[in-house]
This record gives sequence, structure tokens and C-alpha cells, in this order.
Amino acid sequence: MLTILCASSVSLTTTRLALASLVSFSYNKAQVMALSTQPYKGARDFYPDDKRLQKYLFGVWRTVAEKFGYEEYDAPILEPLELYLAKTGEEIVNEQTYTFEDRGGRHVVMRPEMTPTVSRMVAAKRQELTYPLRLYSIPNLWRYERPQRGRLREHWQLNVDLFGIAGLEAEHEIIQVADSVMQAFGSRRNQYSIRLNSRKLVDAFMHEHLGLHEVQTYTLGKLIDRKSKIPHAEFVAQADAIFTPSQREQGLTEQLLEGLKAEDLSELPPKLADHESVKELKQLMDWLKASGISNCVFDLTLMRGFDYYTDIVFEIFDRDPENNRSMFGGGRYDGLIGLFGVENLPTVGFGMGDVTLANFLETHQLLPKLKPETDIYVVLVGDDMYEKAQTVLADLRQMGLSVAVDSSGRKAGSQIKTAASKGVHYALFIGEKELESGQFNLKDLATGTEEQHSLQRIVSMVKDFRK
RNA sequence: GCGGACGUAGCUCAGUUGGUAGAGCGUCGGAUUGUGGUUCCGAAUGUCGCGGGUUCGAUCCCCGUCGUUCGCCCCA
Repeated sequence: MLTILCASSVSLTTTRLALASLVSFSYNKAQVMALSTQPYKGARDFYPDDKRLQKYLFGVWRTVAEKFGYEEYDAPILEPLELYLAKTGEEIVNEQTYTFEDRGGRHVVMRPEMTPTVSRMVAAKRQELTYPLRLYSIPNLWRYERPQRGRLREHWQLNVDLFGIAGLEAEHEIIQVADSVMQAFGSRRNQYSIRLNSRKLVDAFMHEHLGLHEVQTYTLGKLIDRKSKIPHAEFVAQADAIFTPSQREQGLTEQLLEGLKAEDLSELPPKLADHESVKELKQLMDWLKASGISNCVFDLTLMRGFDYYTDIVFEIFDRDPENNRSMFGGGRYDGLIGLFGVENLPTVGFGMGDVTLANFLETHQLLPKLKPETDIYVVLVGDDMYEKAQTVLADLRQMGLSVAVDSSGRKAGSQIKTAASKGVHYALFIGEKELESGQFNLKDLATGTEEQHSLQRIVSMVKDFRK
């Protein structure tokens, strides 16, 4: 096919010529050095075992989301650049996205997150959608950066968003969904914690309590976000750098450190204790506790990177010392829909990545052993059995089983070995004997036991096992 | 974008103070041709990541490059 393109390119348009020369370049090069078999940097190939795990993760995600009444949606992976410029954070868009210009001169981005997309979709049908609106999706997302543990260039993310509820009921439900996902994967509440904070509270702390200006608030917010990752002395030095000399003289650094020490709502500085957001956080934690979610903690240093969060934010943390990290989170973003020129809409949501989740499950040994979808591996015994076995194969499939046949012509032992190494549970033998008698040997490959039955009996046995 | 480590058979890795390489596992075949996962015998497979330099000679030394990985930046 490559050669055909090259040969026929002579009389084509310039565009086609350029394409053809590109193709011929790689074609010639391929003769010198072998093509790489590696997937694109930071992206993954999914062989059946990997895909099976992914299907399991997605399946649990779907089940939980739908259990709370969320409906699945989807959207194109490409979005216009402008969608991200307003609220995502400039650095993320400029340096960490896949951006290109299409043939019509449009600036296109491979979506790095789903929130702007779902906001766009909801804004587009702002008037005709029914609220409360519950939406979820499992999009693949791309970010341009150096891959490291838990962070690849392409990943999939469960996105759950609740639109149209201004009260804490929304936070309560969304965090319940997040918690239910963790429970559904078999994790216990002592393995993770749910950290809560409020952007409004942090703003009040910095504005009203410390008396900072707008720019200082923003910079300090980013610094607080990093607090747990940098040495204490460095945090102090950088905080000092944000404050003016007179602010430092007033002892703002000390007040900051004192305030951030609060590990519970009751430990907040008196001036903040009566703030509206404190009452909200308290109310929310009470509701969550009443729902059996006992692993919630308040954390004033919890910021989350996005600028679009407006109020309560939360994160799920892995408590394992080996993997002590933030896994995923979300919060309230009431101002995003309004960017599309329609009336604002209160929204709470979260996003949960497949890579960090898989790391968590692996760390806590929560990954199930997944079996292939094939119910029966058929071992052909004797000569010319392939053709003679077809009727039986068709019957089994007709009766609802997934049946793979070993058409290699190898001896029975090798065929069984193949079946076992593929992880299929049953082997079924088909030879002259079986075709004459209508009784087939069904071998349980896990136990090694073997029984003779009619096809109907075999089908019901296998179906019973499958349940 | 920055720094460290690594890159030898399908996989995990050893090795050569520079003379073109091995082990285990796996794969394939066999142990009187209808029964695996524990045995025994046998076999195949490497441009020692790629390019360049030094050298009589490089998988080993030097430079570059690509890739993997850990961390930083940043964080969805």
C-alpha cells in the first residue's frame, strides 16, 4: 500500500505530494531500521489482560455512577483552544496540552480534562435540560508532560457532575459517589481519607484574617497548595517573599503558620470560627458521617490546582505510607457555565483517573484475578476433526456460550496447555467417540476433574459456573 | 522544561579490567501418536537501543540521540 501511494503521487496535487513524500520517507527508512513497536510516549497499548482490567475498572465506575442516577454522555476528544483559556490556568494550556492548528487554521486542543467540555454541553442546552442534572463520562484525556509514576500522557478518567443544586446536598451526594466508588473496589475506610476544604474559607483567611491583596491571595494560594511538599523553612521563606515588609512586621507570617496548623474546624482562629463556610463544612461533615463516611478530615491547606473552583473542594488521599498521595478530587464550580453566555448554574463534580486508581488497588492488593470471556476451549482429538466439529461449535454458541476452538492440529496435551495458559476454565474434547455418542468430556482445568455429559447439560453447567 | 539511574535472547537479569555473549523463566519439539499445570531429553532466538568517535579490534571507553524509569517544575 505504501508503494502504491509513492508510485501514484507524481500526478497529484501538492498536498497529496507532500503526504506521499512523507510516506515514502518512512517507507525507505523502514528498510534500513526496523519500525519501533513501542506505543507513543506516555500512552499505553492494551493487550487483552490490560484491556480486561480496564473493562473491570470502567464497569465498576459505570455501576456506581448509575446507582446514583447519573447518565452517561460523551464528546469529541478535540476542542477549540479558547475553551481552556478562560479558567483552566494559563500554564496548563500553554505548556501541558497537545495543541495544533488544523487545515482550516483553527487552534485545536486534545482535551486535557472534561470539565470545560461538559460545561459547554450543559450551557448549550441550558434551557431545555432538566435539573437536577446528573451526568457522568469516562473520557480519555491527554496532557503533554514527562510521564512519571501515576501520571501518563493519556489516561482515562471517571467524571461525575451534578448540576443545578446550590445547597450542600450536592457536595454530600458527590462525595458519597466518590466514596462508593472506593467501596465498590473493595477498599476499606482506613485505607483512604477524604480531605475537605473551602475556597471561600481560604479566601476569608487570606483576605479578612491576614488582610492580603488580590494578587497576594492568588500567589499564596498556590504556595499553600505546595506546603506539604516543600521543607518548612522554604515555605516560610516563600511566604515572607509574598508579604510586604510592613506585613512581615505585623507578624503575618506567624499568623499564617498559626492558622494553617488547624487540623480541625474547632482549631481555626476565633475570627474565622463564625464564618459561613465553617458552618457549611461542619454541616457537610455531619451529613457524611451520618451516611457512614467516617474518614473525613478538614485540611485548610487543600487547594486543588484549578482556578474554577468556587467553594468546597475535596480530595481522596491514599493513607498507605508507601503510596501516600492525593488520588483524586473535585469540588464546586458555580461560575463555569456562565462563561458561555448563559445564566450560571451551581455545579459540583469530581474526576478520578484510571492510572492512580490502578496504583491504589495494586498497593492495597485489591485487584481481582480476571478471567477471559471465553467459556470453553475446544480440544480437537484425532484427524480431520476441525470440519466435523463445526456443528457442535455452532450449537454451543447458539446456546449462548463463548467457545474458542484449537485449530492448530497439535496433540491434545498441547491444546490443553494452551487452554490453561489462557486462563479458560473449561476444556471440551471433541473426537469421533463424542460425535458418535453425543456425550462429551468436559474438563475443569482448575481442578483437573473431567465429566461426560450431553451438550445441553454442559451448557447449563458452564452457565451456572459463569454466574 | 530541569536532574539522576537504566537500556544485553519474548521476560528477569549476569558478563566481558576492550578480543563480537550466558543463566533462569517462557516458547517450540519429543518421552508407543485422546489429556496440561510438578519430571526428563532436545531445539530455536540476540545487528549487547540507535548514530558517530577513539582503537588493529567496542557490547564494554568517549560524545550525541532515542527510549524506559525515579524525582523536580506543575498538577487534571
